[in-house]
Amino acid sequence: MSTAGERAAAAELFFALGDRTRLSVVQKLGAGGARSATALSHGAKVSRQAIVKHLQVLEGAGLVTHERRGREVLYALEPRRLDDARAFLDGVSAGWDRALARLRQLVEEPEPPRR
Amino acid sequence: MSTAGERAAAAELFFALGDRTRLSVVQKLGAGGARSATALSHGAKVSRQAIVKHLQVLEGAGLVTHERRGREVLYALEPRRLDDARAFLDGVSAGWDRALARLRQLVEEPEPPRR
DNA sequence: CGAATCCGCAACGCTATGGTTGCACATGAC
DNA sequence: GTCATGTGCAACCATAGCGTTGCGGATTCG
Repeated sequence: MSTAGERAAAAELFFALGDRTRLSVVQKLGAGGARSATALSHGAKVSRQAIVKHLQVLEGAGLVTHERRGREVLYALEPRRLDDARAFLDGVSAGWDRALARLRQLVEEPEPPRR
Repeated sequence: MSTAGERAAAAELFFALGDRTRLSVVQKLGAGGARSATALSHGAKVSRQAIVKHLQVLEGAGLVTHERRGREVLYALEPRRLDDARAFLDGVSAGWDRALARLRQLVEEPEPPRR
């Protein structure tokens, strides 16, 4: 089977990415390196606590790790999980391409081998 | 700016993918070509109506299109949107790589140009 | 025609999600 | 020591998400 809890993991991944605020956080972390929750909340339209919750969701999905640094906590992107997401999409696309190829075969072969 | 409503679109995309049932539908459509809602609901653990709602979400995100075919409605995958999702992930990864490169630069250059 | 499918709409319930606020606890700066 | 900053915990609220059921309207098949 190509999919059991594997799909659940992917769903969690995409779910974590499926929110404007969280996507914004991911982009900031991707572009600027590790930062604290309060730092991330400065540009944002929501409170620090909201950002913290989002960071926890992202960490739950494995997209982010945290590290205590003195009195502040730095969050950093985990780019390998992004690769996982891409791999999943690649899988679906590949399946689609194969399906198309099969269709084309059927069309371009007017006389399938009889008996 | 690299991101305004562009991020919102990406969020909608990922949101649509961020659900087990919907991911399952996407995989089925990807692997087997176009199918009707009822056909899709046969293997699933939820009702046909649930599947229909999910298909509407997927269509709202541009991941799926529908076409009336006699008395049934066929849903098909729109793989270009998958590419969009991948492009977004690529962008974040690229930013991260640049950030790492900058860090390395700073480390490997013990004496930054004084004055 | 009648029967069997398949779709579309609407009402409803439950839970999770995203967000807020308030306050107590560490830790670093002065 | 004192003050400022940053974090952590908890309660709470509103709404959107996911799922169900029930029923009426098309459309194909016999």
